[in-house]
Amino acid sequence: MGITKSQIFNDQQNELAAIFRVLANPARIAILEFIGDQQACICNDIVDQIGLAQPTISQHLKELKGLDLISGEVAGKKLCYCLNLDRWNEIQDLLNTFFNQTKANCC
Amino acid sequence: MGITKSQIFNDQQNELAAIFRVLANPARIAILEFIGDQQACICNDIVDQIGLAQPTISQHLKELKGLDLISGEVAGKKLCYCLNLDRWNEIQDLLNTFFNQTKANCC
DNA sequence: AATTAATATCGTAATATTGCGATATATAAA
DNA sequence: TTTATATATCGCAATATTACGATATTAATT
Repeated sequence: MGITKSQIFNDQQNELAAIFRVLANPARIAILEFIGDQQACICNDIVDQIGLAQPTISQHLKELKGLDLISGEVAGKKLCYCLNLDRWNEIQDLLNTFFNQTKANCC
Repeated sequence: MGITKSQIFNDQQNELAAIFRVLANPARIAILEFIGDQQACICNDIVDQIGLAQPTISQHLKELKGLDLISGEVAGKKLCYCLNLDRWNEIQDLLNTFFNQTKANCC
């Protein structure tokens, strides 16, 4: 992101920006949609599905895990990634609060 | 953003990512909140308020205008930026659709 | 224990973003 | 028409992001 001066912004502004940053990538959108579509999900399927190299997918999954948006359960040799629904709803609420509050007083 | 392979994703995924990208910066969040708070808004006030240099603010405003999230009206020597409410609601709907659809089938 | 399969980490090249000083542009005021 | 004020654009340095090959790690299978 270059040199963002996060010190001069408040926690809510930095947190929102951090959430948006993780979502600001079509591969991660695609991964989330793919995980959402499956009942359960296996990482190697994601690699086949998305069309990016395995290390790249792994890195994207790490970013999504960093936001606690998904969690991976070990299933033998494989990993079963799932959408973390509580966090998903929490973030949706955060974004809606931002959208609603910002437009509330507006001209 | 480095070399994002947008060709391999669909329009909806790229559009969502582009929207999130513009929002993924605390200065732009702060600008939107500030514009939302005012009844009307003048750019120079934004510079005073946010604490970044004038060219930097100008660039951020350009990004927000690029998404059609705000629009600026010439008011004499000054520019009066306002939230574009229709677009604001449209984007809020897009994001909610993404959140709702993604979690719909999920485990 | 060796092998195989799935995933993570490291290092690096290519590109994008952020922020700002210098400067251009545009408009009102003098 | 000169000056002052507000905003935009250019060019650059610092840093972040994306993608991937090579390699490490982990866990089941043989």
